[in-house]
Amino acid sequence: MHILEGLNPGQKDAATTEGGPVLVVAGAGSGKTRVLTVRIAHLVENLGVLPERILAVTFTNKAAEQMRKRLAHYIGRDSERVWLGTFHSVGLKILKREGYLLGIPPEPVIYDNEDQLKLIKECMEELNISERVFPPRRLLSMINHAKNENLLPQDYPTEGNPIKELFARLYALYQERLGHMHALDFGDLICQPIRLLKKHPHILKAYREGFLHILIDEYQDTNRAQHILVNLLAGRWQNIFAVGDPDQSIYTWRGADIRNILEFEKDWQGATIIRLEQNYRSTRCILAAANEVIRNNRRRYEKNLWTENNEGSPPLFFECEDEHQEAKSILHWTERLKEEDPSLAYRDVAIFYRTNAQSRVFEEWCMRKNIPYRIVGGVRFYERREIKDTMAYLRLIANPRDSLSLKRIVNVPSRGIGVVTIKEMERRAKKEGVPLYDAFREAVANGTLKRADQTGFFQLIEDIRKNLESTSLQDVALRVLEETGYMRALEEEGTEEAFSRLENLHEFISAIADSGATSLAEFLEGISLVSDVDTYNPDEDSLTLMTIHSAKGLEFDVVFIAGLEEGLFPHANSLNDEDRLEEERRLCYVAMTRARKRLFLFCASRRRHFGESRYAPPSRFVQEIPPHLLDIYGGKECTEKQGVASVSKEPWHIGMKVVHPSFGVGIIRAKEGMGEDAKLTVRFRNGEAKKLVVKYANLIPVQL
DNA sequence: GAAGTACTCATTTTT
DNA sequence: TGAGTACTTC
Repeated sequence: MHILEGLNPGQKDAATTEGGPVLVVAGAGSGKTRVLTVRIAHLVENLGVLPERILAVTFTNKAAEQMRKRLAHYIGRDSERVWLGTFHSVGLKILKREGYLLGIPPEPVIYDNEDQLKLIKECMEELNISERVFPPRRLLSMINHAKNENLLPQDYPTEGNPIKELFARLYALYQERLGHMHALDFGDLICQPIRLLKKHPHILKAYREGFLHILIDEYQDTNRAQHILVNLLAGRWQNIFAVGDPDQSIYTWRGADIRNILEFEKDWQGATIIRLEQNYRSTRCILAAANEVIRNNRRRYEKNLWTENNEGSPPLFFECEDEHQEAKSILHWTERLKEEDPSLAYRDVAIFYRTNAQSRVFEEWCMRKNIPYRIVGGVRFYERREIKDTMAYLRLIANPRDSLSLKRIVNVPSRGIGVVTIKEMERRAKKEGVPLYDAFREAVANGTLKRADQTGFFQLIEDIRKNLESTSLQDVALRVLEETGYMRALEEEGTEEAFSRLENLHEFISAIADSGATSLAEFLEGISLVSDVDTYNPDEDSLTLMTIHSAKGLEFDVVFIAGLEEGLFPHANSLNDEDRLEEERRLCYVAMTRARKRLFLFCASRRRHFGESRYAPPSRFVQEIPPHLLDIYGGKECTEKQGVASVSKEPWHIGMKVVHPSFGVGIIRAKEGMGEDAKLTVRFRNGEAKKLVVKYANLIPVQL
């Protein structure tokens, strides 16, 4: 039973409970990933369950990868046989095996949001829907929402509402066009397997019988469709094991349905509920502060996370003048902490923010101060224009029906095929009922297109396709980039930006080599399911900048949360909606509980928004932390050089360190009055708080 | 057909 | 603020 060694009783219980549905409500840092891994190992090793009869679903590819690694530690090569992945990758795997029953090709293209949006715009044009009246982005989110709810066009309830009817028509056209292009979007990776299983009972039976145990991580962030899929698959054996924390549900905007976890007992009669409430990650102070914040949520499973860890020091709160000072101050503190504790590395420190736009200032200051940093999220590598262009070439080569990709690059670099030509070809394609690519080839064949650069493009694509089997993936990409003149065009541009694009292309080509993929289709599929967090490498020694959403599941010794202002965090769009506000609070809770040793909270009184200055008071979340759990720092002097002048008139601030001749070192906790007459409440090292009048107390400020 | 300019508009979070 | 679009000009 060495597998179970070192687990606490609750964890052991969770890892070994047999027979029927189990819900583990696992607080932040309570070791849920460990429990999940150990449970699988226990099933295989101690109970003799065949690894391929276990399905384990995680939230990111990274988590899946990590789990597989840890699993290998316990059960060796058997770990490779476990069905382990994200919902999307599992869905795709099922579709690749059985999708032919729905007319889905064995190697579909996966469209991301940008592709989806383009397709939607095309459909809108065809249906004469004005982009003014219906913003395409809204329709995109409506389609995604529908799929999150497992509503395909044929099931979409229009309720006689003309707007909904119009949407349903658009949705149907969108879906039809996806089919023509042999493409699937993310939502399809869940919805189509459901459709498949419902339509073909013998397939459903095979999977249900097959999966003896189903384990799901981050259950609080599953959506309705995923919930339906799980219920279908777990229907036979009812061995569903879900792990989650309702307090960390931060994806309801993306369709995550918190009811999935809150109503688990209703869904699965006789479910065992296990709570893991001991936190192994954070200091007592940090945990207490986080608990204080989250307890302000009304809709919640009562739970109290505790720890045996050290008390640590309370979170520090800084109010800065603006976002630049915020960034400088955070970097300054990072350096200070590193000096204090030389074992602390950049990789142990993270800066979290609510919106990606906030990252720019941090990036700027990291560069100026020569601090190594990495930004997770934002404009992802695979979403850069040059990468997407190259991908479009590769996709077209793999799948000539992908008209969207064709249109993306047919004139990149420019080769005299503009909108007019494309429109004409589309007309012909539609008339003949063939893919756009075929219409183009026909035009080349019959001489409608005869300019050398125009025909050359199609000859090149054809030639590469013909030799695909005998060419390495890298060489395919290289040929495309060289022979289309794509790289040359960038070289000729000669700007800094073009240079960086070239660099990215080189990086992309080595990524192809490193991918280990054996076919173009395999490579493309791999890329379309990776997120940025997946490529996050914790060994690299640099400061991590990321949104709180990306930080889920990670932990750092030192965490800075920036931008804690009303209107930014909580975000303005949530201020008038209790449910959304609670989600913001959960987000804050997630952020705070990422910290192991030190937590810093920052806000800026003034912040440039879109070119305009905006003033906002500190976030309500900061105020929800009681004073004894928060060190408030009068922020203006938080960088040594800047700002000193602005505060020199008033030397005493809350949060400031002082020395008293008889009581020693203390921190100012409260202040009444100004200057010499100010009455300060100072908490000293021994824990005692004293009220002192500046004039008589002989206090000495401690320089930072 | 391409390039350049003026204009608008939105910006939460992403598998 | 800057990205993306619509319109104008060559």
